[in-house]
Amino acid sequence: MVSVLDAPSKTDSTESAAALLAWYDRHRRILPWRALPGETPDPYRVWLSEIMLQQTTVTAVKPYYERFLARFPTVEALAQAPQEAVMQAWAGLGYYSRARNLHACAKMVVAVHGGRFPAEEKALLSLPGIGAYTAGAIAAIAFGKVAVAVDGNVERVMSRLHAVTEPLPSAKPLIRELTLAMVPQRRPGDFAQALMDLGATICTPKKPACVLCPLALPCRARAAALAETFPRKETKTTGRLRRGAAFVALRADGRVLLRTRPPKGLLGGMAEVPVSDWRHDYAISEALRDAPLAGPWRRAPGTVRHVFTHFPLELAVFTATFGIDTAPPAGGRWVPRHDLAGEALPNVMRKVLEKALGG
DNA sequence: CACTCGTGGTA
DNA sequence: TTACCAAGAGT
Repeated sequence: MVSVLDAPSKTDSTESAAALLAWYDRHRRILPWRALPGETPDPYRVWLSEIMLQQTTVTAVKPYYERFLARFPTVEALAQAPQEAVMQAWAGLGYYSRARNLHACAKMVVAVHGGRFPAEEKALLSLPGIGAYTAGAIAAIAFGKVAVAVDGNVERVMSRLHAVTEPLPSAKPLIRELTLAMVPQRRPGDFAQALMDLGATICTPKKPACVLCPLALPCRARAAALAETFPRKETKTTGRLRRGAAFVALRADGRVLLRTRPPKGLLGGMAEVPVSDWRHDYAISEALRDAPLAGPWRRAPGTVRHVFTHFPLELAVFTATFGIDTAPPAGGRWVPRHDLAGEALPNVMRKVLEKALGG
């Protein structure tokens, strides 16, 4: 193994974990989904927050979490809700397969587990939307199991603590082992959250506050003055620009033509205005052949730009007005402008509607 | 295992 | 502006 200069001793791990927990007791973040000291964590809330927090910032999650919990207070309430209501509550948060899997998971917890989340990592892993990280997080935080939850924060903290030179993602198994070796028997849930808080507030990607770090002494990256250079990563490629056309059909009675995207894939199950294919060689000059209805289409000035994880997108927006007796094309529906806020519209579609209708 | 899957914030 | 990043999972 190229990665570790030398192995940590059991004593080092124990002392580091104790130092981290002592720091956590003083500096832990207060978060809506986090139980206060002495409180019993609610597995439903822990699970919901962990799903929302996947690749999503705490700031972005907070308002969604509060609204979602108010609307679906229990796993039973969520399981009984219509899919459309769940997607609507998630709209704008991104990664919509999470919402579909969340709903499926709630139904499974009710149907298979009697409405109680299983406490074992293995059983949690078998539920939709719960992978290695989330299974470990729920087992440790909600049920006090000795388990690790290795997310981006933990990868950063552990790769620095041990100066892991092997790049991610190939270093994942090693980092998982290093973390597991450090988990204390006593407070595994607090330990998991402490690692994440440390990564989020002290051991940050840029300019880590090593002076304030409870693990500064044993940290090998800091000893070499190389903390900022960890974790090492394989260079990634950015996708090519794709172009396409979006068609905002407005009916004289103030309704807008919407449709629902296929259940899987990009923006799966979300609402949209009719759009063309999105390709790097899309010819906007011939966009009208992709229009959902024949009509007096006019192109709005400029374009709508949006960046997905793996490609940037540039949409030409076309608008046209139709008579009040115009029937929707197959798969389409006329939605009153006033009701657009209640639709499961991803942000790229809100941008399109903003340009076409001016808010 | 490489790719797919959103969005908003920051340097 | 570009690039990177944020409590990853499914395929």
